[in-house]
Amino acid sequence: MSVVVKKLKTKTYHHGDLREALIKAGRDILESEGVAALTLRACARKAGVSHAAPQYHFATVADLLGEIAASGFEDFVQALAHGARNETRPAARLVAMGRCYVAFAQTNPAIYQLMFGAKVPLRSERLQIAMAAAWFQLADAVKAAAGPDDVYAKATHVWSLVHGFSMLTIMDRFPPVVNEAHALSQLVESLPRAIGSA
Amino acid sequence: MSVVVKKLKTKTYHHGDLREALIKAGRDILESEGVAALTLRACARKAGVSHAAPQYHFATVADLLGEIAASGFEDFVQALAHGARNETRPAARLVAMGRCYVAFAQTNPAIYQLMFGAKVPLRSERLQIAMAAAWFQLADAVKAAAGPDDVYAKATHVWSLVHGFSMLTIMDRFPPVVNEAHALSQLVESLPRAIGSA
DNA sequence: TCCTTAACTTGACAGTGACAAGTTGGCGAT
DNA sequence: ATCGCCAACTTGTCACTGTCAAGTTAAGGA
Repeated sequence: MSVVVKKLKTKTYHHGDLREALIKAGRDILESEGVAALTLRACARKAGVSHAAPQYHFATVADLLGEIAASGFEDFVQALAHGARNETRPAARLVAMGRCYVAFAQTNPAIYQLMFGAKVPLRSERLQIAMAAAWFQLADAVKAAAGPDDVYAKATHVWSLVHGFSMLTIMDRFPPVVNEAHALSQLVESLPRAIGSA
Repeated sequence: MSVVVKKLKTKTYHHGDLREALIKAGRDILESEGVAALTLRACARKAGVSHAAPQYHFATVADLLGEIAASGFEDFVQALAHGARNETRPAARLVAMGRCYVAFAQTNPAIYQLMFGAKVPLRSERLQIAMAAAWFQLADAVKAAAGPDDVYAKATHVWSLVHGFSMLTIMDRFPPVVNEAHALSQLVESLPRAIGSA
Protein backbone atom coordinates (compact mmCIF):
# COMPACT_ATOMS: atom_id res chain seq x y z
CA MET A 1 0.00 0.00 0.00
CA SER A 2 2.77 2.38 0.89
CA VAL A 3 4.10 1.76 -2.58
CA VAL A 4 0.83 2.85 -4.15
CA VAL A 5 0.68 5.90 -1.95
CA LYS A 6 4.26 6.75 -2.78
CA LYS A 7 3.30 6.74 -6.42
CA LEU A 8 0.45 9.14 -5.94
CA LYS A 9 1.77 11.65 -3.45
CA THR A 10 5.07 12.99 -2.24
CA LYS A 11 3.78 13.51 1.28
CA THR A 12 3.34 9.85 1.95
CA TYR A 13 3.36 9.26 5.68
CA HIS A 14 1.01 6.91 7.42
CA HIS A 15 -2.19 7.77 5.70
CA GLY A 16 -1.07 9.15 2.40
CA ASP A 17 -2.76 12.49 2.21
CA LEU A 18 -5.04 12.78 5.17
CA ARG A 19 -5.52 16.51 4.73
CA GLU A 20 -7.24 16.20 1.37
CA ALA A 21 -8.95 12.98 2.45
CA LEU A 22 -10.60 14.84 5.33
CA ILE A 23 -11.83 17.57 3.02
CA LYS A 24 -13.19 14.95 0.65
CA ALA A 25 -14.84 13.12 3.55
CA GLY A 26 -16.45 16.36 4.65
CA ARG A 27 -17.88 16.95 1.21
CA ASP A 28 -19.28 13.42 1.11
CA ILE A 29 -20.91 13.89 4.51
CA LEU A 30 -22.38 17.21 3.42
CA GLU A 31 -23.93 15.65 0.35
CA SER A 32 -25.27 12.54 2.01
CA GLU A 33 -26.24 13.74 5.48
CA GLY A 34 -26.43 17.51 5.36
CA VAL A 35 -24.62 20.31 7.09
CA ALA A 36 -25.77 19.36 10.61
CA ALA A 37 -23.89 16.05 10.39
CA LEU A 38 -20.65 17.72 9.33
CA THR A 39 -18.52 17.12 12.37
CA LEU A 40 -14.79 16.86 12.91
CA ARG A 41 -15.12 13.38 14.32
CA ALA A 42 -17.45 12.33 11.52
CA CYS A 43 -14.85 13.41 8.98
CA ALA A 44 -12.20 11.45 10.84
CA ARG A 45 -14.39 8.36 10.93
CA LYS A 46 -15.16 8.58 7.22
CA ALA A 47 -11.46 8.99 6.46
CA GLY A 48 -10.72 5.94 8.61
CA VAL A 49 -8.54 7.64 11.19
CA SER A 50 -8.82 8.35 14.90
CA HIS A 51 -10.81 11.26 16.20
CA ALA A 52 -7.73 13.30 17.02
CA ALA A 53 -5.89 12.76 13.76
CA PRO A 54 -7.36 15.88 12.07
CA GLN A 55 -5.76 18.02 14.80
CA TYR A 56 -2.43 17.62 13.12
CA HIS A 57 -3.66 19.08 9.83
CA PHE A 58 -6.27 21.55 11.09
CA ALA A 59 -5.77 23.47 14.29
CA THR A 60 -9.50 23.69 14.87
CA VAL A 61 -12.69 22.36 13.38
CA ALA A 62 -13.38 25.78 11.93
CA ASP A 63 -10.24 25.52 9.85
CA LEU A 64 -11.35 22.20 8.42
CA LEU A 65 -14.79 23.58 7.63
CA GLY A 66 -13.11 26.55 5.98
CA GLU A 67 -11.16 24.31 3.64
CA ILE A 68 -14.26 22.28 2.83
CA ALA A 69 -16.09 25.50 2.04
CA ALA A 70 -13.16 26.62 -0.10
CA SER A 71 -13.38 23.42 -2.09
CA GLY A 72 -17.08 24.12 -2.52
CA PHE A 73 -16.35 27.63 -3.76
CA GLU A 74 -13.97 26.22 -6.33
CA ASP A 75 -16.73 24.03 -7.72
CA PHE A 76 -19.07 27.00 -7.53
CA VAL A 77 -16.77 29.12 -9.68
CA GLN A 78 -16.59 26.31 -12.22
CA ALA A 79 -20.37 25.99 -12.26
CA LEU A 80 -20.86 29.72 -12.85
CA ALA A 81 -18.39 29.72 -15.73
CA HIS A 82 -19.91 26.59 -17.19
CA GLY A 83 -23.44 27.89 -16.94
CA ALA A 84 -22.68 31.05 -18.87
CA ARG A 85 -20.34 29.52 -21.44
CA ASN A 86 -22.86 29.43 -24.29
CA GLU A 87 -24.21 32.94 -23.96
CA THR A 88 -22.37 35.57 -25.93
CA ARG A 89 -24.57 38.62 -25.40
CA PRO A 90 -23.50 40.25 -22.12
CA ALA A 91 -27.03 40.66 -20.81
CA ALA A 92 -27.89 37.06 -21.58
CA ARG A 93 -24.65 35.95 -19.98
CA LEU A 94 -25.60 37.72 -16.79
CA VAL A 95 -29.03 36.12 -16.77
CA ALA A 96 -27.55 32.69 -17.38
CA MET A 97 -25.05 33.21 -14.61
CA GLY A 98 -27.80 34.21 -12.22
CA ARG A 99 -29.79 31.13 -13.10
CA CYS A 100 -26.74 29.01 -12.67
CA TYR A 101 -26.01 30.57 -9.29
CA VAL A 102 -29.41 29.67 -7.93
CA ALA A 103 -29.28 26.24 -9.54
CA PHE A 104 -26.00 25.47 -7.78
CA ALA A 105 -27.41 26.50 -4.43
CA GLN A 106 -30.57 24.49 -4.90
CA THR A 107 -28.73 21.43 -6.19
CA ASN A 108 -26.10 21.54 -3.44
CA PRO A 109 -27.88 23.14 -0.50
CA ALA A 110 -25.62 21.68 2.17
CA ILE A 111 -22.33 22.94 0.77
CA TYR A 112 -23.93 26.25 -0.14
CA GLN A 113 -25.14 26.69 3.43
CA LEU A 114 -21.68 25.91 4.70
CA MET A 115 -20.07 28.32 2.24
CA PHE A 116 -22.24 31.20 3.36
CA GLY A 117 -22.90 30.13 6.92
CA ALA A 118 -21.48 31.38 10.18
CA LYS A 119 -19.49 28.24 10.90
CA VAL A 120 -16.63 28.99 8.53
CA PRO A 121 -14.11 31.69 9.37
CA LEU A 122 -12.69 33.76 6.55
CA ARG A 123 -9.09 33.20 7.51
CA SER A 124 -8.37 30.43 5.01
CA GLU A 125 -6.35 31.70 2.07
CA ARG A 126 -7.75 29.07 -0.26
CA LEU A 127 -11.25 30.19 0.72
CA GLN A 128 -10.49 33.85 0.16
CA ILE A 129 -9.06 33.16 -3.27
CA ALA A 130 -12.02 31.06 -4.36
CA MET A 131 -14.51 33.60 -2.97
CA ALA A 132 -12.74 36.41 -4.75
CA ALA A 133 -12.77 34.41 -7.97
CA ALA A 134 -16.53 33.94 -7.72
CA TRP A 135 -17.04 37.61 -6.93
CA PHE A 136 -14.94 38.92 -9.79
CA GLN A 137 -16.50 36.52 -12.22
CA LEU A 138 -19.85 38.03 -11.39
CA ALA A 139 -18.43 41.54 -11.42
CA ASP A 140 -16.95 40.93 -14.87
CA ALA A 141 -20.31 39.81 -16.20
CA VAL A 142 -21.85 42.94 -14.72
CA LYS A 143 -19.22 45.15 -16.26
CA ALA A 144 -19.65 43.54 -19.66
CA ALA A 145 -23.39 44.13 -19.52
CA ALA A 146 -23.54 47.61 -17.98
CA GLY A 147 -20.15 49.23 -18.43
CA PRO A 148 -17.54 50.16 -15.87
CA ASP A 149 -19.61 52.71 -13.94
CA ASP A 150 -20.16 51.75 -10.32
CA VAL A 151 -19.48 48.11 -11.06
CA TYR A 152 -19.01 47.03 -7.48
CA ALA A 153 -22.28 48.49 -6.28
CA LYS A 154 -24.05 46.82 -9.18
CA ALA A 155 -22.32 43.53 -8.56
CA THR A 156 -23.31 43.83 -4.90
CA HIS A 157 -26.89 44.28 -6.04
CA VAL A 158 -26.80 41.22 -8.25
CA TRP A 159 -25.07 39.08 -5.65
CA SER A 160 -27.48 40.12 -2.93
CA LEU A 161 -30.43 39.27 -5.11
CA VAL A 162 -29.38 35.80 -6.16
CA HIS A 163 -27.91 34.94 -2.78
CA GLY A 164 -31.01 36.09 -0.94
CA PHE A 165 -33.31 34.14 -3.20
CA SER A 166 -31.11 31.04 -2.99
CA MET A 167 -30.95 31.08 0.77
CA LEU A 168 -34.62 31.79 1.27
CA THR A 169 -35.66 28.97 -1.05
CA ILE A 170 -33.17 26.52 0.45
CA MET A 171 -34.44 27.38 3.92
CA ASP A 172 -38.04 27.20 2.72
CA ARG A 173 -38.69 30.71 4.00
CA PHE A 174 -41.18 31.89 1.39
CA PRO A 175 -44.88 31.48 2.11
CA PRO A 176 -46.86 28.94 0.05
CA VAL A 177 -48.50 31.72 -1.99
CA VAL A 178 -45.19 32.26 -3.77
CA ASN A 179 -44.57 30.43 -7.04
CA GLU A 180 -40.85 30.05 -6.68
CA ALA A 181 -40.12 29.00 -10.25
CA HIS A 182 -42.05 31.97 -11.61
CA ALA A 183 -40.43 34.37 -9.15
CA LEU A 184 -37.00 33.02 -10.06
CA SER A 185 -37.60 33.65 -13.75
CA GLN A 186 -38.81 37.19 -13.12
CA LEU A 187 -35.87 37.77 -10.87
CA VAL A 188 -33.05 36.61 -13.13
CA GLU A 189 -34.59 38.18 -16.21
CA SER A 190 -34.62 41.50 -14.39
CA LEU A 191 -30.90 41.43 -13.72
CA PRO A 192 -29.74 43.37 -16.81
CA ARG A 193 -32.40 46.00 -16.22
CA ALA A 194 -31.47 46.22 -12.55
CA ILE A 195 -27.93 47.22 -13.34
CA GLY A 196 -28.90 49.60 -16.11
CA SER A 197 -27.84 47.41 -19.00
CA ALA A 198 -28.88 48.27 -22.52
CA MET B 1 -42.41 35.73 46.47
CA SER B 2 -45.20 33.38 45.52
CA VAL B 3 -47.57 36.19 46.30
CA VAL B 4 -45.85 38.49 43.86
CA VAL B 5 -45.85 35.82 41.23
CA LYS B 6 -49.49 35.11 41.86
CA LYS B 7 -50.27 38.72 41.18
CA LEU B 8 -48.48 38.72 37.83
CA LYS B 9 -49.38 35.39 36.37
CA THR B 10 -52.10 32.80 36.62
CA LYS B 11 -49.65 29.97 35.89
CA THR B 12 -47.77 30.40 39.11
CA TYR B 13 -46.00 27.20 39.91
CA HIS B 14 -42.48 27.01 41.16
CA HIS B 15 -40.82 29.51 38.92
CA GLY B 16 -43.62 31.76 37.86
CA ASP B 17 -43.45 31.74 34.10
CA LEU B 18 -40.35 29.84 33.13
CA ARG B 19 -41.41 29.49 29.54
CA GLU B 20 -41.30 33.21 28.83
CA ALA B 21 -38.30 33.64 31.11
CA LEU B 22 -36.34 31.18 28.97
CA ILE B 23 -37.24 33.03 25.80
CA LYS B 24 -36.19 36.30 27.39
CA ALA B 25 -32.96 34.74 28.61
CA GLY B 26 -32.28 33.51 25.12
CA ARG B 27 -32.73 36.97 23.67
CA ASP B 28 -30.38 38.43 26.26
CA ILE B 29 -27.73 35.84 25.45
CA LEU B 30 -28.11 36.53 21.74
CA GLU B 31 -27.57 40.21 22.23
CA SER B 32 -24.67 39.97 24.64
CA GLU B 33 -22.80 36.89 23.42
CA GLY B 34 -23.99 36.13 19.91
CA VAL B 35 -25.76 33.23 18.29
CA ALA B 36 -22.98 30.70 18.97
CA ALA B 37 -23.50 31.04 22.72
CA LEU B 38 -27.23 30.44 22.49
CA THR B 39 -27.50 27.09 24.17
CA LEU B 40 -30.29 25.34 25.99
CA ARG B 41 -28.22 25.09 29.13
CA ALA B 42 -27.10 28.70 28.88
CA CYS B 43 -30.74 29.79 28.79
CA ALA B 44 -31.48 27.64 31.82
CA ARG B 45 -28.54 29.13 33.73
CA LYS B 46 -29.58 32.66 32.86
CA ALA B 47 -33.12 31.93 33.98
CA GLY B 48 -31.78 30.48 37.23
CA VAL B 49 -33.07 26.94 36.82
CA SER B 50 -31.48 23.54 36.39
CA HIS B 51 -30.24 22.34 33.02
CA ALA B 52 -33.16 20.01 32.51
CA ALA B 53 -35.92 22.42 33.47
CA PRO B 54 -36.51 23.70 29.91
CA GLN B 55 -37.40 20.16 28.86
CA TYR B 56 -40.76 20.55 30.45
CA HIS B 57 -41.66 23.61 28.37
CA PHE B 58 -39.82 22.80 25.15
CA ALA B 59 -39.55 19.25 23.88
CA THR B 60 -36.28 20.01 22.19
CA VAL B 61 -33.76 22.83 21.94
CA ALA B 62 -34.99 23.55 18.42
CA ASP B 63 -38.42 24.36 19.82
CA LEU B 64 -36.94 26.87 22.25
CA LEU B 65 -34.89 28.47 19.48
CA GLY B 66 -38.02 28.62 17.36
CA GLU B 67 -39.86 30.60 20.02
CA ILE B 68 -36.91 32.93 20.49
CA ALA B 69 -36.82 33.50 16.74
CA ALA B 70 -40.56 34.11 16.77
CA SER B 71 -40.15 36.78 19.42
CA GLY B 72 -37.46 38.30 17.20
CA PHE B 73 -39.80 38.30 14.23
CA GLU B 74 -42.41 40.13 16.28
CA ASP B 75 -39.91 42.90 16.99
CA PHE B 76 -38.90 42.82 13.36
CA VAL B 77 -42.45 43.44 12.22
CA GLN B 78 -42.71 46.37 14.62
CA ALA B 79 -39.45 47.81 13.33
CA LEU B 80 -40.56 47.59 9.72
CA ALA B 81 -43.84 49.33 10.50
CA HIS B 82 -42.12 51.94 12.60
CA GLY B 83 -39.50 52.63 9.94
CA ALA B 84 -42.05 53.34 7.25
CA ARG B 85 -44.58 55.22 9.40
CA ASN B 86 -43.60 58.71 8.21
CA GLU B 87 -43.57 58.02 4.50
CA THR B 88 -46.86 58.49 2.72
CA ARG B 89 -45.83 58.06 -0.91
CA PRO B 90 -45.93 54.33 -1.68
CA ALA B 91 -42.57 54.29 -3.44
CA ALA B 92 -40.90 56.19 -0.58
CA ARG B 93 -42.56 53.85 1.91
CA LEU B 94 -41.06 50.87 0.16
CA VAL B 95 -37.61 52.45 0.16
CA ALA B 96 -37.90 53.32 3.84
CA MET B 97 -39.02 49.81 4.65
CA GLY B 98 -36.06 48.38 2.78
CA ARG B 99 -33.67 50.62 4.66
CA CYS B 100 -35.31 49.67 7.90
CA TYR B 101 -35.06 45.99 7.06
CA VAL B 102 -31.32 46.16 6.57
CA ALA B 103 -30.91 48.42 9.60
CA PHE B 104 -32.66 45.86 11.81
CA ALA B 105 -30.43 43.07 10.56
CA GLN B 106 -27.28 45.11 11.03
CA THR B 107 -28.28 46.37 14.46
CA ASN B 108 -29.37 42.94 15.69
CA PRO B 109 -27.20 40.53 13.73
CA ALA B 110 -27.47 37.68 16.23
CA ILE B 111 -31.24 37.47 16.36
CA TYR B 112 -31.44 38.04 12.60
CA GLN B 113 -29.08 35.14 11.99
CA LEU B 114 -31.17 32.97 14.25
CA MET B 115 -34.40 34.02 12.55
CA PHE B 116 -33.12 33.06 9.11
CA GLY B 117 -30.70 30.37 10.10
CA ALA B 118 -30.93 26.62 9.85
CA LYS B 119 -31.21 26.01 13.58
CA VAL B 120 -34.85 26.97 13.91
CA PRO B 121 -37.55 24.66 12.59
CA LEU B 122 -40.66 26.17 11.06
CA ARG B 123 -43.08 24.17 13.16
CA SER B 124 -43.77 26.87 15.75
CA GLU B 125 -47.14 28.49 15.22
CA ARG B 126 -46.02 31.74 16.81
CA LEU B 127 -43.09 31.82 14.42
CA GLN B 128 -45.23 31.16 11.37
CA ILE B 129 -47.63 33.91 12.33
CA ALA B 130 -44.88 36.46 12.89
CA MET B 131 -43.10 35.47 9.68
CA ALA B 132 -46.30 35.77 7.72
CA ALA B 133 -46.93 39.19 9.26
CA ALA B 134 -43.53 40.39 8.12
CA TRP B 135 -44.04 38.97 4.67
CA PHE B 136 -47.46 40.49 4.12
CA GLN B 137 -46.34 43.84 5.46
CA LEU B 138 -43.71 43.89 2.74
CA ALA B 139 -46.14 42.55 0.16
CA ASP B 140 -48.60 45.30 1.04
CA ALA B 141 -45.97 47.96 0.54
CA VAL B 142 -45.15 46.40 -2.81
CA LYS B 143 -48.78 46.32 -3.83
CA ALA B 144 -49.27 49.96 -2.84
CA ALA B 145 -46.28 50.97 -4.92
CA ALA B 146 -46.72 48.80 -8.00
CA GLY B 147 -50.32 47.63 -8.09
CA PRO B 148 -51.76 44.17 -7.60
CA ASP B 149 -50.13 42.51 -10.62
CA ASP B 150 -47.81 39.65 -9.70
CA VAL B 151 -47.42 41.00 -6.17
CA TYR B 152 -45.93 37.85 -4.72
CA ALA B 153 -43.18 37.55 -7.32
CA LYS B 154 -42.34 41.20 -6.80
CA ALA B 155 -42.35 40.84 -3.04
CA THR B 156 -40.10 37.82 -3.42
CA HIS B 157 -37.76 39.98 -5.43
CA VAL B 158 -37.68 42.72 -2.79
CA TRP B 159 -37.30 40.27 0.08
CA SER B 160 -34.49 38.39 -1.65
CA LEU B 161 -32.64 41.62 -2.30
CA VAL B 162 -32.74 43.05 1.20
CA HIS B 163 -32.25 39.68 2.86
CA GLY B 164 -29.28 38.84 0.67
CA PHE B 165 -27.64 42.16 1.29
CA SER B 166 -28.30 41.96 5.01
CA MET B 167 -26.86 38.49 5.38
CA LEU B 168 -23.82 39.14 3.23
CA THR B 169 -22.94 42.30 5.15
CA ILE B 170 -23.54 40.67 8.53
CA MET B 171 -21.32 37.78 7.51
CA ASP B 172 -18.76 40.16 6.04
CA ARG B 173 -18.89 38.36 2.72
CA PHE B 174 -18.34 41.30 0.39
CA PRO B 175 -14.78 42.06 -0.73
CA PRO B 176 -13.12 45.24 0.56
CA VAL B 177 -13.58 46.97 -2.79
CA VAL B 178 -17.27 47.29 -2.04
CA ASN B 179 -18.51 50.47 -0.40
CA GLU B 180 -21.36 48.93 1.54
CA ALA B 181 -23.11 52.17 2.50
CA HIS B 182 -23.11 53.35 -1.10
CA ALA B 183 -24.24 49.98 -2.39
CA LEU B 184 -27.02 49.92 0.19
CA SER B 185 -28.32 53.32 -0.95
CA GLN B 186 -28.26 52.32 -4.61
CA LEU B 187 -29.96 49.09 -3.70
CA VAL B 188 -32.88 50.42 -1.67
CA GLU B 189 -33.44 53.38 -3.97
CA SER B 190 -33.81 50.93 -6.84
CA LEU B 191 -36.62 49.03 -5.16
CA PRO B 192 -39.56 50.96 -6.68
CA ARG B 193 -38.03 50.73 -10.14
CA ALA B 194 -37.32 47.02 -9.64
CA ILE B 195 -40.99 46.23 -9.14
CA GLY B 196 -42.20 48.53 -11.91
CA SER B 197 -43.53 51.30 -9.69
CA ALA B 198 -44.41 54.68 -11.21
C1' DT C 1 21.07 -0.31 10.61
C1' DC C 2 19.61 2.86 13.69
C1' DC C 3 17.50 7.30 15.17
C1' DT C 4 14.89 11.24 14.66
C1' DT C 5 10.61 13.02 14.31
C1' DA C 6 6.30 13.67 11.46
C1' DA C 7 2.01 11.47 11.61
C1' DC C 8 -0.86 9.07 13.96
C1' DT C 9 -3.58 6.67 18.37
C1' DT C 10 -5.29 6.54 22.96
C1' DG C 11 -7.18 8.67 26.71
C1' DA C 12 -9.04 12.39 29.18
C1' DC C 13 -11.88 16.65 30.04
C1' DA C 14 -15.52 20.08 29.83
C1' DG C 15 -19.43 21.23 27.36
C1' DT C 16 -23.74 19.95 24.80
C1' DG C 17 -28.89 17.96 24.27
C1' DA C 18 -31.75 14.33 25.80
C1' DC C 19 -33.67 11.02 28.90
C1' DA C 20 -35.03 8.77 33.48
C1' DA C 21 -36.00 8.89 38.10
C1' DG C 22 -36.54 11.35 42.26
C1' DT C 23 -38.39 15.70 44.83
C1' DT C 24 -41.30 19.70 45.91
C1' DG C 25 -45.09 22.40 46.66
C1' DG C 26 -49.66 24.59 44.85
C1' DC C 27 -54.37 23.49 44.55
C1' DG C 28 -58.74 20.96 44.25
C1' DA C 29 -61.52 17.57 46.64
C1' DT C 30 -63.21 16.19 50.84
C1' DA D 1 -58.21 22.56 57.47
C1' DT D 2 -55.66 19.00 55.53
C1' DC D 3 -54.54 15.64 52.44
C1' DG D 4 -53.12 13.69 48.30
C1' DC D 5 -52.29 14.38 43.43
C1' DC D 6 -49.52 15.70 39.91
C1' DA D 7 -47.41 19.74 37.36
C1' DA D 8 -43.03 21.74 37.65
C1' DC D 9 -38.79 21.30 38.89
C1' DT D 10 -33.83 18.90 40.32
C1' DT D 11 -30.37 15.45 40.06
C1' DG D 12 -27.96 12.16 37.68
C1' DT D 13 -26.62 9.90 33.62
C1' DC D 14 -25.65 8.94 28.68
C1' DA D 15 -23.77 9.62 24.08
C1' DC D 16 -21.74 12.99 21.49
C1' DT D 17 -18.90 17.07 20.48
C1' DG D 18 -14.10 19.73 20.11
C1' DT D 19 -9.66 20.15 22.23
C1' DC D 20 -5.55 18.95 24.62
C1' DA D 21 -1.75 15.81 26.41
C1' DA D 22 0.85 11.86 26.27
C1' DG D 23 2.17 7.66 24.14
C1' DT D 24 3.13 4.86 19.69
C1' DT D 25 4.57 3.89 14.92
C1' DA D 26 7.07 3.94 10.88
C1' DA D 27 9.46 6.70 6.88
C1' DG D 28 13.73 8.27 5.43
C1' DG D 29 18.19 10.41 6.22
C1' DA D 30 22.75 9.50 8.73
